[in-house]
Amino acid sequence: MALRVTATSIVDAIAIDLRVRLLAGELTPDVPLTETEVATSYDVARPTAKAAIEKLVAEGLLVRGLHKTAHVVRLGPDSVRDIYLARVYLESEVLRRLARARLVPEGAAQANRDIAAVGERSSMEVVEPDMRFHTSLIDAVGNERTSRMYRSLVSEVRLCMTRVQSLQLLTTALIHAEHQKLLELIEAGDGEAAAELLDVHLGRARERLVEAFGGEAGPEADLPSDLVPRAAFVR
Amino acid sequence: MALRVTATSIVDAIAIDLRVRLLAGELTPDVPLTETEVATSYDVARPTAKAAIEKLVAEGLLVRGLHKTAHVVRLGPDSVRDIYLARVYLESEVLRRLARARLVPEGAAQANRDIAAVGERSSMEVVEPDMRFHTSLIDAVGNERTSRMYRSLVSEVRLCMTRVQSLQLLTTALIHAEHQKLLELIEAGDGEAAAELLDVHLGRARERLVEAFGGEAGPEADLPSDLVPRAAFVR
DNA sequence: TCTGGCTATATTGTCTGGCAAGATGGGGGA
DNA sequence: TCCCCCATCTTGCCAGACAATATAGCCAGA
Repeated sequence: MALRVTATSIVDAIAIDLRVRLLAGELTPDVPLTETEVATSYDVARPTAKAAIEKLVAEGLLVRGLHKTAHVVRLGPDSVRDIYLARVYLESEVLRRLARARLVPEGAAQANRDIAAVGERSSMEVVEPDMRFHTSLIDAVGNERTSRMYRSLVSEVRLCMTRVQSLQLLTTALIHAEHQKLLELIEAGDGEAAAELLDVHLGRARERLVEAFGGEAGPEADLPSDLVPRAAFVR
Repeated sequence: MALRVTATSIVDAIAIDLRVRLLAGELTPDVPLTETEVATSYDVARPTAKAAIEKLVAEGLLVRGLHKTAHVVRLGPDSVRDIYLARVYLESEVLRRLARARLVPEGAAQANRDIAAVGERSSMEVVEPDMRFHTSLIDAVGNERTSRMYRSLVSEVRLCMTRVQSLQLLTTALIHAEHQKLLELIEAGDGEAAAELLDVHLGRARERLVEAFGGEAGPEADLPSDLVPRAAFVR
């Protein structure tokens, strides 16, 4: 196995830093992010700043049109639903596969222990181990592209979170308990039940978040009618 | 609903053209794709060509390291498996949801009729309606991000196909019959059976393709052991 | 008051030219 | 034979510039 190191260009470095600041909530959709502004603040030439911005545009974290100034993507209630449903689509099938192999990822178990350790004191500190729990499950199937796709969704979720800093979404205890139940169902080989529980688990978080974004609350997850017939016969 | 039009910059236009030529098999991993070469052939400045190349790198169709010349991504047997498994993960869950809603997308039915119309005369002509069948299923759930992710996978599949032009992968009749069965299972609301059939359907195509890429044939799809335990406990 | 068009400014798209740094391959010296 | 150095190619990044476009503000006219 060859040792792997990575060299990062200036463009990459700026893109990374912008991404961090973006996910930390330091950059908001309201403030325009001009090329010259980025260029001067990092003391680089404009084309360099431009390239960094376009990297983030390609990732979907920034948006911009032709001749328009880039800004952080503005996520609405519909986007939040879209993101969370995409998560469920990916993750529930992964749960079925893990259950079929009765494969409980150690990383996920550890992440859930970390969630318990956080306790109820901070609702935002639980985000990191929570995300780690879910990505551990995804990574456990060892599919590179699936992991990549999920990670991109996680980025968007974290972007949503920056907008609801203070909001108490769910109690830590509930999160921990449901995660534990998920792991147990995997170990028992009951993928169907695991998928259903995930639907409830993420569905509740989704609707809570949608509400926080000013959207009208959809069906609570107990009846899983996420398919809108309207979208059925379109190409 | 605002009317939507799109303006394309020169960079985008070049990226689009390169993508078409790439998926048509005109560009191969063997020939290096230098910036100046692209610049001169399209009669644009080097930065413009560079930007177009980096767009395709971001899409995963081209690869390049720092200070290295870009070239078409070289897909090996492992990549083929990775791509097809990712497809299955996404699509089988979509099938379950469609079955739950007993929602048979008209686009998919039409695509399968087109497959039947092609007949056995050309094994490559069936690729387009085949892809259309699967993307119609995905699009039917109306999830923007899921559709985007699947489309990216389809691009890679088509990239694989350029390397096995002459190979007879599967008979058109078999493809058509299994697609038909999938639609029937959706209509019957049997998502579990639909997911299993998809596993077999794509699994067979996958192993046939892996073989064509010089990989050793994995387990034929009748026993779905796609999870390698080795990848289980990694983070 | 409102509408329409004009203008000024800000910003981006693209080009030219250039230099430095890294990668690559070949030839000369040990 | 092996290793090191160098020429060459290619990319990373820069400076400066001009054109095209979006945006806002202003002014004149209805």
